[in-house]
Amino acid sequence: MCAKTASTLDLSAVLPGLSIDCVIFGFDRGKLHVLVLKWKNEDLWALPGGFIPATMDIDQAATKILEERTGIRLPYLAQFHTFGKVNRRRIDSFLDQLKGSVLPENWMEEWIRQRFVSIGYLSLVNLHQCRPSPDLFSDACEWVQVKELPPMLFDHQHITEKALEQLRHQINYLPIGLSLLPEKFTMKELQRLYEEVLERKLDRANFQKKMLKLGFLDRQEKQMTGAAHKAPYLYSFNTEAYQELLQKGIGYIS
Amino acid sequence: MCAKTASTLDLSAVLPGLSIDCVIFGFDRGKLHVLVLKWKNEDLWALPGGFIPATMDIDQAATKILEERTGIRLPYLAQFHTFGKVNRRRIDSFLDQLKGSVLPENWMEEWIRQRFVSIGYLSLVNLHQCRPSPDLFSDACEWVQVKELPPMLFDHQHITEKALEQLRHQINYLPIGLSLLPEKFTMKELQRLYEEVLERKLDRANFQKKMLKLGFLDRQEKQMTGAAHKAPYLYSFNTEAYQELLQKGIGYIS
DNA sequence: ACAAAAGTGTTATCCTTACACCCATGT
DNA sequence: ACATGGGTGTAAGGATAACACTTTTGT
Repeated sequence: MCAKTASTLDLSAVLPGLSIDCVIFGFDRGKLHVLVLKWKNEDLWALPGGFIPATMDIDQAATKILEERTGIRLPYLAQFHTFGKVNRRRIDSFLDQLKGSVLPENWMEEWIRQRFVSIGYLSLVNLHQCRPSPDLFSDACEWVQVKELPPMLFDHQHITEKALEQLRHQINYLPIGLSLLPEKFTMKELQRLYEEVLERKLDRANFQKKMLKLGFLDRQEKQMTGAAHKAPYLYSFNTEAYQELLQKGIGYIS
Repeated sequence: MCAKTASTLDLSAVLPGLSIDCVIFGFDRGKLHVLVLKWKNEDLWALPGGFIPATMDIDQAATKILEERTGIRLPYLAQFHTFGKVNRRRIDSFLDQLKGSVLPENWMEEWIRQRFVSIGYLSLVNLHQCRPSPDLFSDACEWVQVKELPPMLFDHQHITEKALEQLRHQINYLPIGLSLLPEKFTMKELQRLYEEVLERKLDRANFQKKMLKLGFLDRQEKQMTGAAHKAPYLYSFNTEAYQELLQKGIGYIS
């Protein structure tokens, strides 16, 4: 709503030739998801992105852009890479695809044809705690599985892959999960998250011991699932311990 | 020479509001160094940086900029962060400092006052194998110790610190040294490099065992130093093993 | 002979890995 | 009772950390 009113672009008030694209990961039913927007009246999906107001730091701009385009407000987005190949937007095939579709009235073709360098931002959220809603240029805002990405605008597939690579790297030296999992979760769910990101199976017993030893999990009551087996414990993140590990890392050279 | 002739800037042929800054590290006598340029007629030092030709990928542009400004040609520069705070250049105090100094004739004040976002690139070189030479806008191009940085332009000190942070991070999961050390070197020198980057002392015996176990070092003949003690072995990098470790990393989550 | 620094060895401790075992639960 | 999956245990092997010992060299 209030976010939406700002959507009319004043092209003189944003930095020329620069954009921001956000890769937002969520986790549900054992699968990693990414948040994507569907271009109005087209079968074309895109990462939530936009332009940088001339008076805003790029980090602030990322937060604002994400909120305007999806309704999700995140306090912290992390920059992970800047994409600057000359032909990263494959602009001709893009304009072809758009034939017959409406662009915002002040997006003159000249302006949109120019070269753009895009700064990639990454964040993780609990996809059950946010209601993404599409903006004026989009008619859908959805979580799609990382393994089943639809055809995407420009190099957005490549950007998504780079973000995944970054995530896969980070999981080796930082704790993960606080912003992805619900408040309470089972060890199995946490393990599934790790397996999904690392793309390999982990040993159940050893995973449990490792995580508990890291000391950022608080054990809660058991969860009666109604399934024909022992009920698993629930866990929650110990926020102080978690934050501390975020600072100093999990494991490093000796 | 040929690099230098290109130094006359055609402002219409570069991307507006975007720049690249390079942090080049070298290692000598047990100290980490950074390559900096001295602004013509000013006591102001800056990282080698410049603008992005409209027809070049940003990675190529980084290579070109570094070569034009310092004479050093590096095949690979790695992007590490993009700097985009609104006031990162503190432009007023910058113009004050420049009073009485010559800017390239077509750098109208208007143009230089605009906001710039800068992409940081990082590389490591053997500082004995390159002869840095200043370009037309600079009257010196020197290696300075990381611990003794001179006052620097804009946020270049911050950029340098970020690069160092990146390097300090990388040393934990990637081999280091191939491009920093001479062809043959002692274990002590390699250890000094690690200590300098990590900013802490390491145990001599354990360091030796660890490095040898990683298997990217080839032992060469001994080096007679003329000093009053046992002569150390020389080592060289086994390029294949080294490259392989660069790919798959040294140590990760299990 | 001695100091200095290099190379190697020793030990306790910890972590990793691959399993095995028992336990709680619903059918 | 039994299958299913959860929690914990164990033993072998490897890595780490601290420090001791031996070797080579020039003075």
